[in-house]
Amino acid sequence: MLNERSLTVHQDCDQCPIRHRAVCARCESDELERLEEIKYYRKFEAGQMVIWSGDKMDFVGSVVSGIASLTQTMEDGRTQMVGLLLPSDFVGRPGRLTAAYDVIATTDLVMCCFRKSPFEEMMLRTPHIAQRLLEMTLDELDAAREWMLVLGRKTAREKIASLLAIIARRDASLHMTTRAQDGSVAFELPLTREAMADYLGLTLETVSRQISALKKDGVIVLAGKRHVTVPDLERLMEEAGDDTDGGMLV
Amino acid sequence: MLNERSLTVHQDCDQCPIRHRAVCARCESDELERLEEIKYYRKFEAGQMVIWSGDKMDFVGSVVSGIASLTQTMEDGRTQMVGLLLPSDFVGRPGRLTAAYDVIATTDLVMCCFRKSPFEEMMLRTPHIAQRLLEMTLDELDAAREWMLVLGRKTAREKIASLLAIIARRDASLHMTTRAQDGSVAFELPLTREAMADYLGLTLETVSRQISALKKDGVIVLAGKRHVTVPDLERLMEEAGDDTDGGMLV
DNA sequence: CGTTATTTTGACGCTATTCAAAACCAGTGG
DNA sequence: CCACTGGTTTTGAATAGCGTCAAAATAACG
Repeated sequence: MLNERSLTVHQDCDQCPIRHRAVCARCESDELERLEEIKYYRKFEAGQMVIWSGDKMDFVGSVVSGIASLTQTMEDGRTQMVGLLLPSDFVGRPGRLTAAYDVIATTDLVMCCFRKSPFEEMMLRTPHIAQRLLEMTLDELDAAREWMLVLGRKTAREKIASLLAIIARRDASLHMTTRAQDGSVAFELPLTREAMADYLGLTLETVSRQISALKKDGVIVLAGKRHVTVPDLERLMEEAGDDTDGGMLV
Repeated sequence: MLNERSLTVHQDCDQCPIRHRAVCARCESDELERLEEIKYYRKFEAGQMVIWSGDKMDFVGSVVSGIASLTQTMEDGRTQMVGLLLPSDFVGRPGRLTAAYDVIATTDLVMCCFRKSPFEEMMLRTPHIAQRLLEMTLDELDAAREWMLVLGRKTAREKIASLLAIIARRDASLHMTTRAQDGSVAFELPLTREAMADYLGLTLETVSRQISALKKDGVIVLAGKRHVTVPDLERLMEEAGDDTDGGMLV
């Protein structure tokens, strides 16, 4: 089901926005050249399915721009988001035939794809790729485990605060975003209430209620439904139940 | 705080019970020899702390026998287990200075340790180690994500059933365990009710109640508090809310 | 046999879910 | 410009499920 918009022209790795963070981050120029031979871009519109759980995976790749989600679904329809894929994040698992999760484009999405078997071959010959992938996978594992604490032990209010804090932090690190001199942070919510609920293990009604509560209590300020301003990030982190006095992850 | 029992004699890798599954699984004999130079064994008693979150990590290693748990704790004492470390599982994260989680010996535990910086050095020169570690980390990531569904979306009863199913499956794969001809499976629970609660994001009272309920409904049979018999594994999987018709993870 | 840890059971309360309806919003076409 | 549509979000009321507190029962241990 490729429409015209799902294919894009070849683009140079040098000017790639995720050049220094993606799986190719450690590659030398000659290694990049070989990667360029097997890479191609694909575009997806918001809501589109990128990969179906159980399907054969014929490519792996990196998120270039936009957001995708990894979700798991039970027979009766309950769904849990198990990962949020941001620019530079890697999709797919070398060494496995079929996809374990649904991958859905949450926003409009551009991916840099590699056909799977050439990529796997190249990984064997190119330690720089395997090393970087290991590093990224370890980071993802940490993120997944951090999220297990959120899912297992936090209240609905803390869950919402945790999600907002994560988005705020990431947004701040990515593009030196709207961070006013008074220390307030502002960002656009990339997720619907339902997507937030699926990420947090809540219902969308509870998400809505808790956002309203945080707003009433002045922890956040809303402009429209999606634009969030956090006057005091420390306050938000406290609400999230996180160690406010500096994380120890060095 | 090393007591005498925490150190053990050097032992040959050839006869190691986790030789084919641990981080060293792909090593050639010459690579093993170099590993043997930097390895040493440590024993821990049930309940002992192996690593404290935030502490400097000066070693990494593999679980040889016994069970350890990775847990995260909030300031107010709420705790969530984020990983169950079984024989052959890897502990520690190359490339990071301090530990992100508490590691606790759930049962008596033997670990095969490597001093961290020699191991990191060796990883750079030995693709076989890095490759295997990547593979193991990807598996752990999958396990963590599977667990996110359990924590986020399953009921207390389903959570208990899921845990029992996991232990049963693993026990069956490890040592061709007590699997009677009628298809029933039996195993020893390696966790206290409290540890189960910490893993499942429940209270120990709820764990106890749900185990009683599963017992009353004939899904499991208890001999003592810890010895579990599962007459019908399919039935247990249904109770866990899992796809009973064969998982698609190939 | 007493002491302590672990587990079970009960009664009650609270949080989050469920079901339902209304408000809001963006887009489309008359 | 307005009415109509479908999707998203908010709000309300009632309920269920799990947590909390308390106490008893059981097992482990010296």
